[in-house]
Amino acid sequence: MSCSQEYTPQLRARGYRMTPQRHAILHVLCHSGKHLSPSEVYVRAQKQVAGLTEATVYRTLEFLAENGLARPSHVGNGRLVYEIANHEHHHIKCRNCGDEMEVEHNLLKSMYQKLESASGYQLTDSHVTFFGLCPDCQKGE
Amino acid sequence: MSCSQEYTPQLRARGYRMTPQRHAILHVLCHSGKHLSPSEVYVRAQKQVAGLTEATVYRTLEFLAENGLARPSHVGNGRLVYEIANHEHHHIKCRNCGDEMEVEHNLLKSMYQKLESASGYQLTDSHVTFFGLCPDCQKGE
DNA sequence: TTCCTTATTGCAAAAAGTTGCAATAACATA
DNA sequence: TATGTTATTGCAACTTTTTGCAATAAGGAA
Ligand SMILES: [Mn+2]
Ligand SMILES: [Mn+2]
Ligand SMILES: [Zn+2]
Ligand SMILES: [Zn+2]
Repeated sequence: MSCSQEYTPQLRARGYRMTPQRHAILHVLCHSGKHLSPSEVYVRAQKQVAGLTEATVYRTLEFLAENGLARPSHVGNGRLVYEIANHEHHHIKCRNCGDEMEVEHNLLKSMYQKLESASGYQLTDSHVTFFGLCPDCQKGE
Repeated sequence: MSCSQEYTPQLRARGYRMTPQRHAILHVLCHSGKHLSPSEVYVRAQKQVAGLTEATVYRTLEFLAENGLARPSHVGNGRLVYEIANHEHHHIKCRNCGDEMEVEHNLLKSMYQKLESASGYQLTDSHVTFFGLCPDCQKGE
């Protein structure tokens, strides 16, 4: 409740509105430390907002991502998951066992700068998932 | 035809089979320099293999990706696209106008090594899309 | 408080992607 | 070349995600 309240002025400032649906979805994201699929968000948010629709959840998650309040992530199965945007990080995931670890953005910072100067682009997103083999699964290879 | 023929032994060696469907889909990927969506692949491959199913296209693209013959890519709309795996590269895409450019893997190589030593993971995939603002769209900001 | 504008939602239909299963056909073996 | 094994396909049902549109309600202004 409080967690999502702080986002209201951010939305207002951009001409958007705070709604019970957005409150509930932000609340769910805030209080889950991990990536959630749209249907996971739906199930949890539904308990706070009767009549909530899955279509609204999909649209809201996309909306929050566009406005920098949530981060989308491709975790490898082709489906999007989301999390609250509170700290910059990336992920490394094992192709074999699915094990996953976080990587500080700091580690990629110099590469981001190199990319920017080489391309002229100004990079905005920083939530990438890299794939590989974890230490354990390398042994089995 | 010839392009896809060369993949036959690779598949055989792993206990898989070359089929008209896989031929056609590999042919389509080989002769299109760009990322294709499953349905784009379907439309083109269908002309060579009557009766080809969309389900088969989805399964085949995933199969080719798992075996390193094709590269899947998340281009930002949440949908997967594919291309033939012939050279290592990445992409930078503009969040505003959609403009996209290729980036040599070389530019990220040292970062990949840093990631590997920091995490203990052995990175396998190298086909990442970074997002930002292109030079033109930065001016409009 | 009341009114007005329009951003947002729910609904329902459509599109995209996945899956179980029986029939088919690739290809190794003899 | 004929045979047997089983990887692969098509089909159809199902799940997930997207979209158009009319009804609703957030919140600025009076
Ligand atoms: Mn994350
Ligand atoms: Mn590519
Ligand atoms: Zn592993
Ligand atoms: Zn641009």
